[in-house]
Amino acid sequence: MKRPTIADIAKRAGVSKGAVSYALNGHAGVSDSTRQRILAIAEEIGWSPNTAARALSGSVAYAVGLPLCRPARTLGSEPFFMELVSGLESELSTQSYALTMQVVADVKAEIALYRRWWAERRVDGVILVDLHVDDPRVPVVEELRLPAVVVGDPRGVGGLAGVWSDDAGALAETVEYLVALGHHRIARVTGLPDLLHTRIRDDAFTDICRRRGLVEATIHPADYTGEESSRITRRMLSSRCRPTAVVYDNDIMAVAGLAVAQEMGIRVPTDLSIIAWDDSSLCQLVHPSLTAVSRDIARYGAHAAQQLLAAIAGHRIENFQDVTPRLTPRGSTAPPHQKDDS
Amino acid sequence: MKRPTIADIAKRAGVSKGAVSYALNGHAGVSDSTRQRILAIAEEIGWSPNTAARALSGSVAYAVGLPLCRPARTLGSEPFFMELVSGLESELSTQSYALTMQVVADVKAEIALYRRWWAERRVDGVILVDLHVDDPRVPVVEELRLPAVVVGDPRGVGGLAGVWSDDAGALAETVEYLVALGHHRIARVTGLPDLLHTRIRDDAFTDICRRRGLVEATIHPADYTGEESSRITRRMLSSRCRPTAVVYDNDIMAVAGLAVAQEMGIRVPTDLSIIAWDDSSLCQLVHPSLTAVSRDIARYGAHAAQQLLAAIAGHRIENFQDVTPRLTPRGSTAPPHQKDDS
DNA sequence: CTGAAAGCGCTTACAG
DNA sequence: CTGAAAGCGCTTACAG
Repeated sequence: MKRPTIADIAKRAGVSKGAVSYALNGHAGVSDSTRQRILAIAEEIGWSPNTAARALSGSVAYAVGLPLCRPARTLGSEPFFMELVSGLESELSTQSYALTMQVVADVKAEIALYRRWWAERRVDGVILVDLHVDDPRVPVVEELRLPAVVVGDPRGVGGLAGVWSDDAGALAETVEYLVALGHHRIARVTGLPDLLHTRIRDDAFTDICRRRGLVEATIHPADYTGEESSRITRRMLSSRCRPTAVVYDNDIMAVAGLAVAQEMGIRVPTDLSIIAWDDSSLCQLVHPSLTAVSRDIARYGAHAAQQLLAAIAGHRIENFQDVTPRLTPRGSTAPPHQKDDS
Repeated sequence: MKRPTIADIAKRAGVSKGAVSYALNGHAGVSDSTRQRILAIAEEIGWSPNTAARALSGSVAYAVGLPLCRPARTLGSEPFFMELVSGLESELSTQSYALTMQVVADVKAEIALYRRWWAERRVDGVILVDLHVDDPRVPVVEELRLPAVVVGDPRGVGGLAGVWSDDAGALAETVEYLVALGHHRIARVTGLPDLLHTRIRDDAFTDICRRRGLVEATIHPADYTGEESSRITRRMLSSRCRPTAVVYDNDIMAVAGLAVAQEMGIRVPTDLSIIAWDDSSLCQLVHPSLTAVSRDIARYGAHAAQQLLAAIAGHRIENFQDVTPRLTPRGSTAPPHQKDDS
């Protein structure tokens, strides 16, 4: 039951272990015929590299780390992470890199995790998500000189490289669309306010609303959960001068908002238009189906992995802009029923 | 920038590397005072073990593997995996075990992955999910003598240990509840028919329906997606003698079914009762909120991790039955509006 | 182009 | 209770 090692191959082939290593790794130093013979033997006896030995001598872990800084329930209901993971994985597996995930309680624990991973040589690089404004993780990762890619906007990534998309542009397009439909009273229900991308979308929203003269536009900070969205939507729709369109920062909140509207007898889209950010299959399951800002998260993941592998290989990497999220109109948006009197 | 090793500690403490190793691992072989001194020095110079070195000499990888055998979109929309991952992680991290995930295309690829992981000594054990009837993965993992825990029913786990819950009992309870409400025409829309737990729930459904004399009960094979559920539900609700209650095998399908009913002008719960299996936050977001069969998936994960760590430590492990999923009645179930004429 | 050897940082029998 | 040494399976200068 003992696994074959390069020593076994060397013995069989009648060469040194070094030669086997060179042959197996495609390095110069062995003749073509020897290389072929070695490869054939390795294949035949079912050899595969012992990762630990490789890691110990080559100081490469062949693994990449992704900390998960959210509670179990949120992780489960947010399609984001799993789609990101699939995308990361699709690239990493082509190079036999493993993806190591670990749940952490907060940013402090996440920082400790980076230090530990680095100290243990557990990972060759890391993926950072959910960047905060002035995120303390960035300087730590830089200081450790740990190869890293941020899935997020270049603003705030410091010296690290970000894989990002133009959220601001997508949000502007969304508001323009609502304006074109005739909406003036537009509300935005946000994700966690501390997150950098929330800030960026807030700014974009404020900016476009000012440019279009939408003086009644409002921003409502929330936290991605359906509960909070329900609460906020209920209050919003109960107000004297309720919005005719709401843009939610994820699909869960949009679905919750839709449910509140239905519960209050407010017709969607006749009385209220709803738009979701992130277009999981959920958006097409509810009735009416939700107009959504779509993006290919798995693809972000794939790009992030490519960048990270390049960084690990010693290349300098730059920010990478992925395609801009695009608006996918469905049944939840329409011109407002009553003319705005603003 | 070089990381401290046990050799550094040994030099500082004036002892051998062996002594340091014993002290650090809590083994006998060093005096208490020496141990304290060594621990203090390790702490002071910020030592942490090099995982690769540990793995190479101790032949322990300090990692556990979880293959993901579903496409990206499904992974994203199914809360199951992420909740399972959080649960696994919560236990693994207490023992500094990492969780390694890899996406695979099919069962064949998954089997190859087990062989590779084992050959590379990448993981010390694995978690199997989504067991099929006569699952070919089981004999392979057994043959490799790879410590493993199946998240699933003991039937079909062969010599492996399963962490499971009484799905059959939960399903029977669900049907009994519907019968008590006065339903006779009950339909079940299933997950993938090849999965073992689908089969088990099917059998339980058939059994309880026969015992209760529900001759018009029907089973409709589906695949967990909203699309398929919509199609099936639409056909079902268009039939002459449509069911008055439908039990779906996950929450996504239940939400899709609800949307179809609404689109067809069929009132829920007045004209149709709907029950979801698995109770993610989704069930409380839609209107009406969905009656659901709830279970704590993160907890399954935690238990599975505990079992697996025990197996890795060399203990014999047995099947572990977790709490039975429980019915959580909400707004989507009620007595049928019209008396059944059956 | 090839071989012999040192070394990566640990663990663990084996002597004292 | 403690120390010196071998070994885990690779990679990589360094000589030939």
